[in-house]
Amino acid sequence: MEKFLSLPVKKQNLIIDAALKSFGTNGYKKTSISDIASAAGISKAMVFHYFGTKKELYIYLVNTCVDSISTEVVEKFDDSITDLFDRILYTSKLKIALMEKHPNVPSFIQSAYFENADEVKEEIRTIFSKDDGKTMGQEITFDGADFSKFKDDIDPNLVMNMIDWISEGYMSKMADAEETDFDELYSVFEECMQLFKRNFYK
Amino acid sequence: MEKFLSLPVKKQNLIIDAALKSFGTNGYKKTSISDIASAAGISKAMVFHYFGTKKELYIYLVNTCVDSISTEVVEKFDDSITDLFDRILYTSKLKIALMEKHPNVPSFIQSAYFENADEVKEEIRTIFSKDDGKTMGQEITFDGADFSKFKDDIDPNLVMNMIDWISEGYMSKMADAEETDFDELYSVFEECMQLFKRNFYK
DNA sequence: ACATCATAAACCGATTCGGTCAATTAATGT
DNA sequence: ACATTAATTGACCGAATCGGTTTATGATGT
Repeated sequence: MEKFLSLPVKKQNLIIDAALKSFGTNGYKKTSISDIASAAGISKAMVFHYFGTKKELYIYLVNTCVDSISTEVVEKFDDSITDLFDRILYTSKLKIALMEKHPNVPSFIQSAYFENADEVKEEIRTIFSKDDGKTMGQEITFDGADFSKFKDDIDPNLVMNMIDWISEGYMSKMADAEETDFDELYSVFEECMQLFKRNFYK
Repeated sequence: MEKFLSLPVKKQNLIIDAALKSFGTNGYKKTSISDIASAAGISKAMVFHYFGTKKELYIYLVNTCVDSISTEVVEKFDDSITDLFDRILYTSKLKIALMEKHPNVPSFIQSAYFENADEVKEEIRTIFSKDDGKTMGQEITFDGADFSKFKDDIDPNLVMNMIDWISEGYMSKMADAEETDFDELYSVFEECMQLFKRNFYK
């Protein structure tokens, strides 16, 4: 592991991104170290040199992802923002900042959360259990948000459901977008939230 | 192939669903016939007995999926429905009817559309090229829909984007829902469309 | 009783798996 | 210039799995 951490950060990220992508799309069992190595442009032997075993690499990825989400989304979250749509925009912005560093983190933790391979599933559960599931979903966004501004005939639960779907769809488009689309996609998302504000609030 | 088609339909569907699921989530190369066989509760030898080769099975699946989407969604589509949200609800209902027969069709055709394995990609392209891409996406829904009812300050393009995201998110929740959730999920979706009607129309 | 068929276990050669190692190359110190 | 060390990889290992075939078994109809 120290071997890997003493690498130039650029190269570290190259390898991590390749691994996150492979594991995230194909799961633990269906991902081979060769896949990761060739995607990262290095030899298979180097991956083992850096991480020891496949399992160690995987667990390392889960830990660093949970950590980075925790420090870059959960901790940076601003509780003082009470407006629901502003909250969504804010967390969305935080997530995008994360994705600019490592685009494949979201799909990877999602996949890891449901991973069932015997060799890793227990350790994964313990890692996630320490975290109250804060790294997943959008509980943070809704908890303590202000729902009182809605028109009286609008069901807040319905709105939450809708937002859940919309941000899932939005994020999945984000995931396989080129870097250029990134900003444009976000600005459309922003307009969307403002549309809701204008039409759903009293 | 005749071997397979002379099976009781129940068993046919069991095998097809197992194959759609495996290929859809893991792609062509990463899916093994053993995966499919054990998921369907039969022996590996039987799959080869029915379909000959892995490739033949895959191509068969693509063809039947394109066919069934074409006959059960595209052809049944009702052009006389002009209201945008009614259109969305209607196509959504058609898709759900399809998913009740074969829950994994959407994820499979999506995966097949982007499949890159050398052994099958050319044949896939020719299959899809005959179809004008009507089996994919929601072009049908938007083409010829009536956007004139929206309030003047609402951008139709923005709404289309939003709907694109929302139905993607909604469908992905649908994909891994149990049968009981099915109806409830749809009724929430229905409420959602009505919410839009009430608040976005003049 | 025999011929037919569906079925799966055992098997085939080939490939790929996770993982190691020797050997080559690049970097470093002197 | 050379010796030493570290970085990197191609070749390799046994085991597992791949796509696909063959064989053995048992049920069925005649």
